[in-house]
This record gives sequence, C-alpha cells and structure tokens, in this order.
Amino acid sequence: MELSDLAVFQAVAIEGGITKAAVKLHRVPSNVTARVQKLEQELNKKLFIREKNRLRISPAGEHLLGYAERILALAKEATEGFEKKEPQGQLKLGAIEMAAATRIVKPLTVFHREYPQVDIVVTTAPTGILIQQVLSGELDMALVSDPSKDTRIVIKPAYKEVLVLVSDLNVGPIKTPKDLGPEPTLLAFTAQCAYRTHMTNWLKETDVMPKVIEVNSYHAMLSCVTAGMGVGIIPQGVVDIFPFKKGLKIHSLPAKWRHSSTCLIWRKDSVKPSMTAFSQVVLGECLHIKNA
Amino acid sequence: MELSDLAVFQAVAIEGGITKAAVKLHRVPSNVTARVQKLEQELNKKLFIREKNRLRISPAGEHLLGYAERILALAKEATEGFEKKEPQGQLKLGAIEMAAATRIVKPLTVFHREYPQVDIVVTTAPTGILIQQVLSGELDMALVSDPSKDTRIVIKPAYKEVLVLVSDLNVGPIKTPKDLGPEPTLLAFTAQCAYRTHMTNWLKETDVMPKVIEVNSYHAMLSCVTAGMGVGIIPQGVVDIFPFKKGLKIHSLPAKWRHSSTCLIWRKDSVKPSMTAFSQVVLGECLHIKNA
DNA sequence: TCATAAATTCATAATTTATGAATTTAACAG
DNA sequence: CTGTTAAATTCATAAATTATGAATTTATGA
Repeated sequence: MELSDLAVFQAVAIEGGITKAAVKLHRVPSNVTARVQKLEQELNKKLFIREKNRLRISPAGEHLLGYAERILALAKEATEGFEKKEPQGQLKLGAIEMAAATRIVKPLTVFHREYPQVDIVVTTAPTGILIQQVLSGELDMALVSDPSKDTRIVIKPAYKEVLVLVSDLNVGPIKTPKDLGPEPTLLAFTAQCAYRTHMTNWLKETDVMPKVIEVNSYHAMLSCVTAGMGVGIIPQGVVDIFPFKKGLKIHSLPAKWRHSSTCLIWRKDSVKPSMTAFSQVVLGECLHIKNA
Repeated sequence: MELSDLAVFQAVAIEGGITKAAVKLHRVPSNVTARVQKLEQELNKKLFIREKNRLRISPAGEHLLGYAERILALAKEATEGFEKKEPQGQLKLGAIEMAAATRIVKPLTVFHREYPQVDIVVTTAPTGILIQQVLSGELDMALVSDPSKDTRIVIKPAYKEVLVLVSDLNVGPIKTPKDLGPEPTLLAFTAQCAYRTHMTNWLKETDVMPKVIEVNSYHAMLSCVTAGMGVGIIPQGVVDIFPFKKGLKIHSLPAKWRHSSTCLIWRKDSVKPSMTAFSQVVLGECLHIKNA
C-alpha cells in the first residue's frame, strides 16, 4: 500500500466512480481500476460493491477511507511544513554539572514559558563528553567550559566563572600549591572535568601531586570539604548556593587560573528553530546579568 | 513520496546508517541510498548530514521523521483494523415522518448510550424515497412502511401500526367513504406516503375522489384537522403524542385498511457493525414492546 | 601501508504502473 | 426491439520506477 494508492482510492470514493476519478487524477480509467483492484487484493477486502457498472463504497472501504483522509492530510502537512520556523519537537540540551546546578535554571524557565510545545531534555556530563555528543548529534546544544575551537562547532561565551579553592575552616591561607601540604587530598569531579584540569595544572607548576577523590556531585564534594577531607576547586557561583557555606573557607586562585568561560555550543550544520530560540534566551539572559 | 519511501527513510534514521537500514529492510545498500536521495530531491531538503562516510539526521530530517512515524503507524492501523467489529464511524439512518416522531426515539437513545462513538445522522422522507436512498447507499438503514420485497434488501418488521381517520369534533361517525360527504378534503403527506396510498385506495372502492391538501408535518396536519379543514389518516401512535388530541375525533378504519407495518430495512451487501448493533437495539426494543 | 567499513555511483535487471484498444454490461431513447 | 451511450473492465504493451551487484570513493584504525 502506497500513498498514491490511497490517493487513487480516495478519489474514486469521493468522486463516486472510476471515470470521474480518472479525470480528476489525469489518468486513464483502466489504470484507476487496476490500482483499486491491486489495493483490494493486497488488503484482501472488497473496497467497493460493484452493481450495474457502478461502484458503491463498502463498509471496508469506508473504514479505509477514514484512514486515507488522515494519512494523506498528514503527508501533505509533512511535505509543506518544512518552512515552518516555529520551535517544536525535542530539544536535547547538555550541561556541565555546574551550569546545570546554577546557570541553566533561569533560561530554562524563560524558554519553557515562551515555547511550552518544545520537549526539553537536559543531561549533565563533563565538557569533553558533551562536545563529543554535540558532534555526534546526540545533543543539540550544550553549556560547556572553555571549549577548544572546532570548525564544525559554533561557540558562544555565555558566562564568566570565577574559580575558587575551598577548604574547611581549620586550614590556613593558601597562596601557592605548597600551602596545601606535602600530599594534599583533592576532591574533584571526573578527569574530563575542565575545572579539575585547571587545578591539576596549577599544582603541576610546583610538582605537587595530589591524591584525588572523585566525587561527581557538588553538594557531596562541598560536604566532604566541610568535613575536612580535603580541598576542592569550584566556581564561586556554586558556593553561593551551597546551604552550609559557613563551614567553608574560600581561597582565591592566582589570576592565571582564576577564570573560566561557560559557553553555549552547537553544530554549525544542524540548526533548528528551537535551538535558535534557546540560544537567544541564554545569550539575552546573559547580557542582562552582565549589565546588572 | 510513498509509504515505502518513508519506511526506508525511517529505517535509516532509526538504525543510524544506510548499511544497517539495508540489512533491516532486506535490501541492498545502494537501493537505500537511492531512495533517500530520491526523497531529498523530491522534498528539496537534505534529510541527513553527510560527514566522514556517516549519516546524521538533519533538522529537516527530524521534522520528517516525526511525521513518518505517525503516518506509518496510521497506515498499519488501517491495514490491521479491518477485523475490528466495534461499531464506529457514521450511521446514516432514514425514517418516515411517523417513525421519526415516535418509534425511533427510544432505540436512538439506547443506541447512543451504548455506542457514543457512532455519529448518527437521521433524515426523514417518504417510504419510496427512503428505499431508493438505501439502495443507492445514501442511507445505511431506514424505517419505512410496508416495503415491497426486493432481493437486494433485508426487511425486518419492527412495529405494527394501527391507522385511524381523524376529523374535528363536529363530524359524525365515519364508516364508509360516503360518510365523508360529496367532495371531502383530505389532509395528507406527499404522494409517496404509504399511509396516504392506503387512504386513497379505500376511497377508490366507492369512487370518492378527495381534494388533497399536502401537509408534510404531522403536527401541522393535526392542527388543520382540529380547525375543521378536513380529515386525515394517521397512525394511532402519532395521535397519542399530539398535545391537542382532545380537539380530534378518531374513527376506526375497516380491517382491510387498518394495519400497516413499520419495517427496518438495509442492503444485504453493505452491513457494518454499527448497523448490526442498531438493528439489534430496534428489534430488541420491539420485542420488549410487544411483550409488554 | 594495508585492511576494513561505510556510503555512493553506475549499468542493468526486475518489477510496477500507465496507456489505449477492445470488450462487457446496463440504462435509456426512439 | 434496436441502436446509443456510459461506465467499468480486460489485456497487451509501453513507460517508469525500483532493486541489484560490481566498482569506486573516503575515512578509520591496526
């Protein structure tokens, strides 16, 4: 069964005869007969009742006619709807843990209020993984930290993050890696995390090799820091929303390691309306924050 | 664009490649490539983004994929749903004026309560017209009076009607046509009305030729009779529901002309579930009435 | 550098669809 | 009763579409 079969069948049903349908379809009557017969044979159902050289639709025909109308209408909508620029469908977003916890909340709220018909899916992962997923099409867009240039990808800086070192209250001031002691314990995310890379690069300057405990949740990490398990590196914005921040001591990093840029990225060649709309919301939101 | 094109496209999108789709569809990869390209050319849209000998779905492809899923699901439902015996769709009923006013009300109520998904359309017309419409397929079923046999039609007697002569209160007893006076006025329906035929046949027995006023509404007719415009022939059942029946005098007809049978008819060759269900409701209802 | 994997191109085979002439069947007009 | 018209159908064949397999291209990875 093909769409053209349904169109022929529908024409016969609506026009009420092979000849009239043939005229309407600009085909020859024998062809219309043959296609109806082919359909009937395929479905093993008489679609029309033949009587006195006339056709009358049968109950099975009525059944099919209802579907034919719906199917053909959908097909028409599909072929004609390509130019629609309304955001719709699914929007697959990725974000680093930090952005998912703080930055993404406002734009998500605004976007969903503006375009409730878009189904949003947010997943979190470290920057490296997110970039791969955007490249492979698993994700439409992602908020990542300091992505390296890639000709296939559009990179729009969205938020400036200030990274800080956090420790428990008993630790003295930390200015250089040496201040962490001989074998410091670092609480950090998975190795692909850009912030962790910042931290270890800083420590490498003075050949300090930390013992790393991987904790893939900021809340868990900060709780561990509060409990004196070690130090962590983290954006200031996350500390601000941590409920027990009074138990934390915050240390500035040297200017070289202090900054990080959270960027919105997407593939150059796969842009759909919902993506344009989301980027406008994020970047607009962003300007607003910067200006405030 | 054909359903098979959409199926091929969908397989490529879901399987994530020409080769895998070809395996799934039991086709050769070159064929799958060709069909995707044909679709792309037809729609004038790139459905996939080609990169490094791999395919990734494009925004236009995602758009089409959503429709393809819906269209193919509908097509499947259409081909598989022929055996469904649930009443559904439209049920086109016809009834003579008398049945529409009285008999059909109860079964219609019961049927609609039982099968609310069926769209009922009721039209009224005289018996002769109704039979034609059932034969031509314009109507699925009809309630008509005393239909003559027809091999194409199933006839099920549903109600026994008792016909009576009605006049205003000033008229004396009517036993024979002569009692109507020299040139009586008959209030009646259109000429195709079976009851009117009964009446004129009775009058022919004694060569009385009435003057006929056509009134195609029982209420109007009875009102005219009450006003003394003439006499009418009508089923007892209609008189019973006439609000001003106190203004009417009712005269029995001789046994030969007294009876009429209201029958449910339909074409032998066009039976659908909603028709079976409706006939059961009417005929069951009927038994119930007879037994009471 | 070679082997592998995926998509594509292209010539050709297989299948499907369209056409036109001839035939069948019923309604209708004279 | 006969010829005319109108509709659907049958059938042989032409036209178009779709499927196949061999060869080619392009990127990946050992």
